[in-house]
Amino acid sequence: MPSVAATTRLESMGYSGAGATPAMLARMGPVSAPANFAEGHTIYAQEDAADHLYEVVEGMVRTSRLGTDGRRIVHGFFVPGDIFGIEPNGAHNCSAETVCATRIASCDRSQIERRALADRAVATEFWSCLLKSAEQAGAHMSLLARATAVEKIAHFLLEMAERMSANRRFALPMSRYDIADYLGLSSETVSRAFTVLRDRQLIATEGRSVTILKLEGLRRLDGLAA
Amino acid sequence: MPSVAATTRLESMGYSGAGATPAMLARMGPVSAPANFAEGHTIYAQEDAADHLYEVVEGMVRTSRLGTDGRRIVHGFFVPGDIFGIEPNGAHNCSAETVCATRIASCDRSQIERRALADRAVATEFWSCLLKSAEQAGAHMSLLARATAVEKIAHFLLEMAERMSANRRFALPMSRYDIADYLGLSSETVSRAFTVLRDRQLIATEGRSVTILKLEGLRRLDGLAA
DNA sequence: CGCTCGATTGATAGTGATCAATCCGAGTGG
DNA sequence: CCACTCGGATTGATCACTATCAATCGAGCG
Repeated sequence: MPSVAATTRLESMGYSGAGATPAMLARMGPVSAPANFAEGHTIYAQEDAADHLYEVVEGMVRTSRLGTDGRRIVHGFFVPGDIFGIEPNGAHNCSAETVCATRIASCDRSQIERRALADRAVATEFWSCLLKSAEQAGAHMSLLARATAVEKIAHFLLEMAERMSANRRFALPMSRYDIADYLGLSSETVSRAFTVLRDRQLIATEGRSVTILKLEGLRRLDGLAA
Repeated sequence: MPSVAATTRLESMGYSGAGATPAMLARMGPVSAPANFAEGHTIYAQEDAADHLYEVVEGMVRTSRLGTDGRRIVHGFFVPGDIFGIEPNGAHNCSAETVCATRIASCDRSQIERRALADRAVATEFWSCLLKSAEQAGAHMSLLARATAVEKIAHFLLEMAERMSANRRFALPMSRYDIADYLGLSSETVSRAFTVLRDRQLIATEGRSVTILKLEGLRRLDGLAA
């Protein structure tokens, strides 16, 4: 999979305004100027060398993995401020694609590791990235293992609202298929769960944008421990 | 949950002989003399301060988490040579308990971090621990999201055989309930999946020990990507 | 010896996948 | 400008898988 540069103008897509500059990565080392990518662009593919770290500046990225039988699993969605691409062995386990028009900053992994060995603050920052992603993976495992479809969607909406720092209304750029593969459901079941939450007056939907009507109602459906 | 010292003699339990000394941790710093714990002992509880790292020297440890509604999720099993207890925020997200009589070495986390900042080899070792656990979490998410009960058990057996470096026959110290909570199944379904694999002549069972009869047959059931 | 807990097996019900049809919005070409 | 098309979203009907309820069995233990 080649890395062709994208051209879409982001300002016209409605996803501007968030973090316009890379924050996390910049604290760790020299960062390339953010590059623009169109929707559906592959940043890296499964088995590619894992020699860079990336930060979403604007838009959204998903990481996913294909099973031998064609089943797809979406491992995560990344919003502005999130770092992705940290993986072991020098080879990626997942591929990363843009969910919508997206601006991404990147930086050489070996450079960060070199700096981390010299600078205590960089090392701490790097660790906290790793630990944070491990923590999220753990929470997600709990969700996949034991939650019902409606619980999964409720949790997903709360997670997305928090990560996109949206109070009530926010746009979900990814498709129902993406959400399904993230939560281990079929796209039809995702649709039905949205319908259930809408019928219960917990959310309102308008295309791919969602408004949370009863935060507490959603939280009650989210049976994860504190 | 207090940390009462255990007394069970391990030699008499049939789990001796593996790695008799801590290997991984020792490469990172000074390690306490391994301590013995009886089956069912809590090493640390959810919400405890995460100020130590641990290495299983002998036996087995599971990490798990309780949902608000009582549902339990087992996040992982740790065999001799595995490190556990690395978590962010200074507070554990999971609790850790011994699955059977177990010998555990531990070491101060702050000490490791201090050494990692000074010693390149220690830092690399520490990162590879973190990356390895992130990788395993990713593989496990795939399994939880998309595999059937029989596929989950087949994968689980292959994983355990490899991690316990057993060729064909090995003992599974954990209960069916533990396996169920690890794979997101009920204990009955775990039993039935074992029965299916036995009926298909892929494995033989004798109490909690398993013999793999047809490695290829199990692998065919394991639909994860390479 | 009786108790309890874990494992297994059976019967039944519930949840979500699958197959299928329709609907809708955006982009396309006449 | 509008019909056409195509992919995503929604809803319906049915089926398969797994949870749940229940009973039995066996081993370890007091």
